[in-house]
Amino acid sequence: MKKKIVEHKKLWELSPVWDVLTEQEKQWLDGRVEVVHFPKNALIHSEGDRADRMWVLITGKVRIYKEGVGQRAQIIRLLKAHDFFGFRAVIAGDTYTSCASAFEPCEVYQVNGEDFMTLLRQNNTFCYKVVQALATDLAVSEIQTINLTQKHIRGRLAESLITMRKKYGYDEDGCTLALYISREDLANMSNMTTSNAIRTLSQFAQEGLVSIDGRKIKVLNEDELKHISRLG
Amino acid sequence: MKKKIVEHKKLWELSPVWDVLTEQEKQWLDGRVEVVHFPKNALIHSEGDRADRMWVLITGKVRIYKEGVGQRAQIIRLLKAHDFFGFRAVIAGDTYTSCASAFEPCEVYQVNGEDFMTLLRQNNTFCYKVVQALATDLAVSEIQTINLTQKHIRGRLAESLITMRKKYGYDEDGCTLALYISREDLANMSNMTTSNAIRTLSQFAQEGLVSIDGRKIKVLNEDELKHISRLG
DNA sequence: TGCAAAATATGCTTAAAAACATATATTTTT
DNA sequence: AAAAATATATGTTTTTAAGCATATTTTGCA
Repeated sequence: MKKKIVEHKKLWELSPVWDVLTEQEKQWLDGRVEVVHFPKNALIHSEGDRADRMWVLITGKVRIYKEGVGQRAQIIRLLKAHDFFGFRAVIAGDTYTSCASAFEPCEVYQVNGEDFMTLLRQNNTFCYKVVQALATDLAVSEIQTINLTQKHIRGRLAESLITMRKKYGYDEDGCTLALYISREDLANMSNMTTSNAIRTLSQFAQEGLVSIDGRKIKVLNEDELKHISRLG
Repeated sequence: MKKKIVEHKKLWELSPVWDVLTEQEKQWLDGRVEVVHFPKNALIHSEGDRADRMWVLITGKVRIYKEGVGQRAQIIRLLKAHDFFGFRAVIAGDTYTSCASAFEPCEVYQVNGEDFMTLLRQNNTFCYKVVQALATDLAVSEIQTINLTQKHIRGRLAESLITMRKKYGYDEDGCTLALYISREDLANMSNMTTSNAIRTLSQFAQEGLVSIDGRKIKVLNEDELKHISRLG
């Protein structure tokens, strides 16, 4: 089978963060980045791997998760096209502290960690943009902590559905969540067992808040979901 | 009563992050920072306040916490002398997304938000140091999420005791935690009710893991606490 | 010093979520 | 297409932690 060659947008066309690089830096980087394909559910990086590269998502959807107590996974972030990831560990000179895997087939730019650090050190505007990205990620993480610890099951699940909608939006019909996600992944987002994700989603369906057809979830009453999420 | 004038170390003597500033920047900043005193339990900044300044802790201990569902507070970070805080929100151009208050009387350098941003934009090494600080904070926050969501009560409390020890160390006797903390604060660190913090700490005392004398907590068996923390 | 208020201690009850047990449906493999 | 594997659904039991009640102790303050 012949491999289809697809022309991708340049890295700096994907996001304003990369667009602040100088022409010279862009050309330099262009010769060094690699386009990599990951099939559905492929592992992109794993907790504990030496952090020697970072990625920019061209197309596809990615989950960032941590393996917790007794292998129980917690999804800590969702990524979509143009998001970049893996840089936190590169900056900290750490191993990755989380895993990244593909929700659906992905194309990514893979950037060498040293190259990223070189840009960070030499281009102040770029560094400044990265600081902002981290500042945002940190705020999200702290909110997440409260959501997962203080809300009850229904609140946590409602929160996850809204998070998915905000991140990926709806299909053309205007109400089917654009991420087809297993109940297990939904549980791993919402800090609950798979049983409880299944049960609680069924309840939401019975109450007319959503309708479910396998992994297709239609949101019928987002206001009420928001309400449930707020109350805990 | 005559106010005692205390000479403080210069801001850039406190931490390598600030020491990367140029001589010129140091002099400029020195003329603009303000030393502020906060008495015990004073609120330094509040969730929702416009983020127009950041702080560097000269002496004292600070708790960073978020008000969650139904006013229940969650302590998300502990700070000690030389730590800096409040800059995340300044960078994001946000309001503060958490509260900061003094565990004990504190002296801080108060830095104007615009001044901080000026330094961030003009000094790449400084920006780079701040990126690293954020990268560390983010990793800690994500670990915290797992600790608080997946561990059981005993594991969470043991974790908090170890966190306190790592951050503030022991008194001269080599085993009394150097932070005198109320059971309520301990509960707010560990995502549990005050009742359960009291009860579980008592259990630890009965099991000989710690000894308690009011708010003085002696750690008698740190290895076992670590073990309990790991198991969940 | 003594009183009031706050914090700590402890027992009991209730509610929430996990764990377990099956059954059924869906998807993947053969 | 059939079989196997996986995912979803739903009921039941058990565990965990919250909620509540009430002493008791400690602390702050007049």
